[in-house]
Amino acid sequence: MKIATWNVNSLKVRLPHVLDWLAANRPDALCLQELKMEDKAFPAAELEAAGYHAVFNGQKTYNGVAILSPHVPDETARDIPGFADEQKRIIAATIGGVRVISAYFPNGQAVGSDKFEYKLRWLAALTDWLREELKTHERVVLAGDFNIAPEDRDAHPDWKDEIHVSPPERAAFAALTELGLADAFRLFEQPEKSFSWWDYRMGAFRRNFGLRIDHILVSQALRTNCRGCTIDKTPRKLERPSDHAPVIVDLDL
DNA sequence: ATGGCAGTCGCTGACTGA
Repeated sequence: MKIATWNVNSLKVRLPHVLDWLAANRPDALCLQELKMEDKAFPAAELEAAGYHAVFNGQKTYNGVAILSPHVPDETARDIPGFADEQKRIIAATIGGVRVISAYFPNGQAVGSDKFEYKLRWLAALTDWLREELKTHERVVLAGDFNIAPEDRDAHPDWKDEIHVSPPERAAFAALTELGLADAFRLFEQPEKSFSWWDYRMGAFRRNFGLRIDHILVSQALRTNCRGCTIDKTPRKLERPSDHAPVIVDLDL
């Protein structure tokens, strides 16, 4: 079973890339972030024609998440229960017995800003919710754009901003792993300077000036099922790419 | 020291992203 995550930075613009990537990789679940569209604009018909069902949680201009699957998603849920939020950042569904969560974590803009405070509040609410979710679901996959580079090796050495690498953000990431969720990427030997996002500016992709901020976390019960986890840089090389690359975990299920 | 790129909204550049 292959589960992937990809921040597409506008599904409207990136739909051709997504369709090509689905055809080439045939994941059992693809979690998308930054749809930047309302639900009524979601390209459900095009995806159905490609053999993929979709559940989605969108809004105008910003945010928006989805899960695509060739299997029929079950038990679909949206947003973090009890956390009042206009921003559409969470969708969950059960696929093949796995609780899959597509998450678009807040950016945070700058340490100390209002958006940063929102990011930390959101992270605390997510962690509280997942603690409960893990009581009722043994197999959980949390996949998405975390907007956190968990360790120094996950950020290019020249990264000069504090956002994405600050101690409070890293502590929040650690709190998620302390629930028993493992960073699937780090269960395996990986190349040095493995990143999932590169700025559009400054030739950042060419220079591999990036961050590893897109992650797939797996619950304790799934850890031994992980056969591999990789970042696919192929679509980042296309014309008009997303600034993020897909991350894929291969599960023995 | 700043902006550099891209997408959205919508018509003038502002806002956001990371």
